[in-house]
Amino acid sequence: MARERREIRRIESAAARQVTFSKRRRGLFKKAEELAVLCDADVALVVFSSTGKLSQFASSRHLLCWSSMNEIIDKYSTHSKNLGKSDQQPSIDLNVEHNKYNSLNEQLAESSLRLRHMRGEELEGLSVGELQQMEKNLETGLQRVLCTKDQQFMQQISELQQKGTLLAEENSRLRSQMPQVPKAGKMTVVETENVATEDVHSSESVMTALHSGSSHDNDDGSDISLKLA
Amino acid sequence: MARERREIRRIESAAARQVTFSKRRRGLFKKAEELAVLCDADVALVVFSSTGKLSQFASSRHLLCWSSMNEIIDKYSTHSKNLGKSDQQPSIDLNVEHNKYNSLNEQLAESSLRLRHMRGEELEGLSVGELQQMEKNLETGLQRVLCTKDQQFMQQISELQQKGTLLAEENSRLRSQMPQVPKAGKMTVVETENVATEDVHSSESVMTALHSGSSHDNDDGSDISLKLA
DNA sequence: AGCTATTCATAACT
DNA sequence: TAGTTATGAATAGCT
Repeated sequence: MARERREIRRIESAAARQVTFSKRRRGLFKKAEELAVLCDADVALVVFSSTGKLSQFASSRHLLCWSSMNEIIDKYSTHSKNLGKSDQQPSIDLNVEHNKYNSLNEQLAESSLRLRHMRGEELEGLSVGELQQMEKNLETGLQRVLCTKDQQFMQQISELQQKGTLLAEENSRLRSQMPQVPKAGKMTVVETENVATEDVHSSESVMTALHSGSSHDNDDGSDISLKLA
Repeated sequence: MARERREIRRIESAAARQVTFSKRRRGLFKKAEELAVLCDADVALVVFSSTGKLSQFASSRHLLCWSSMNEIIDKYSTHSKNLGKSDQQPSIDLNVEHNKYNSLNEQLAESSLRLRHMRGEELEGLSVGELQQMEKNLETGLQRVLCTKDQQFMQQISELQQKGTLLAEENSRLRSQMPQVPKAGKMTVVETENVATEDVHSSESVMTALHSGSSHDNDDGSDISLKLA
């Protein structure tokens, strides 16, 4: 709806999310009120921001929002109850809980079925259209997973490069303080510096180079490591 | 917001009100969902039309709307209570139910989180190892879905070919009983027979050929069709 | 229900 | 945080 279309996905930046939240919440409330007025409808709207802050709207015949809100919620509760059972009332609250419980069971069953479908199980009953949708979802998911994995790899490599640079500097300093170090020591320093400055083509090369170029892996207080299991 | 601006006042015509209600309600729900997704907010929306019909929306980490709705309303009630009244005393039975409910809720939360992960969402906190596992699962799932889809395609094609053969035979029989049929009829038979015997390269060609080769689509009792939507 | 001419909401900018 | 604007969406009045 603006300079560019925005995909409807969680906004990662907290700041941008907050800005969008304010703007869209205002728009949503406006639309809710317009619907209520134009169509003479009862509308109740409750919004909790991601930071837990509450906003609410209720179409009000009354003067106070919360009064209408409670009224509409009561109406909603009554409506929900009437759908499930006959008008006994041993404990209305218990019935509500029971409905919730059964519904949760159904949701859990559905959710795990979907998961199994995503894992390629129990596909027999699905239509071609459903299969095509699944294919699309799986491809999207796979792409996103690959993308995230690459980012993490690159971040870890970057951290390792930084660590390598620090170690190389420390190594250099130590060597300058110990004039009796034999000539073989120079090779390791050169290798380490290469890793820290040249472009990286595979994580294995970084790990190998770092490992051979440093004897301080465990005593420098750093907790950076590659866990690939 | 269209051909002409409409003043925000109650629409007098019941018919027009109903139409506008349907259109705007859809828009409002869409906006509500977008706000929930984009800004990671909890949104609950209850609408009663002027005829008393209920519609509802609740942003759902879960799969069914009304559970989230109750959850958000509970949250709202709690929020309200903290401002005004002291806590009511729930019965012990309610507490027992509540525990079950919470347990199921946790399972459901976990299940739907996994589902979102499979869809490539909320991957930020995952380790490289977890991402690699997901990648493997997604690739496996995708392969299985593709395999199942191909099987279904082939089955449908096979059924269509069988049907085509039967229709060609019937066509042949009918033609032999009607010596006055002009020569143009021969083409359709030839086309149909080709479909039934040669390798198939696209489903469209099958459908087109069958359709042009048969005038019995609706009176042979078969319910085979390609649904690709 | 579907179709446009319009108005409205808002994403990316300051 | 608030204001501006180019652009995508929603929708009022029709059919």
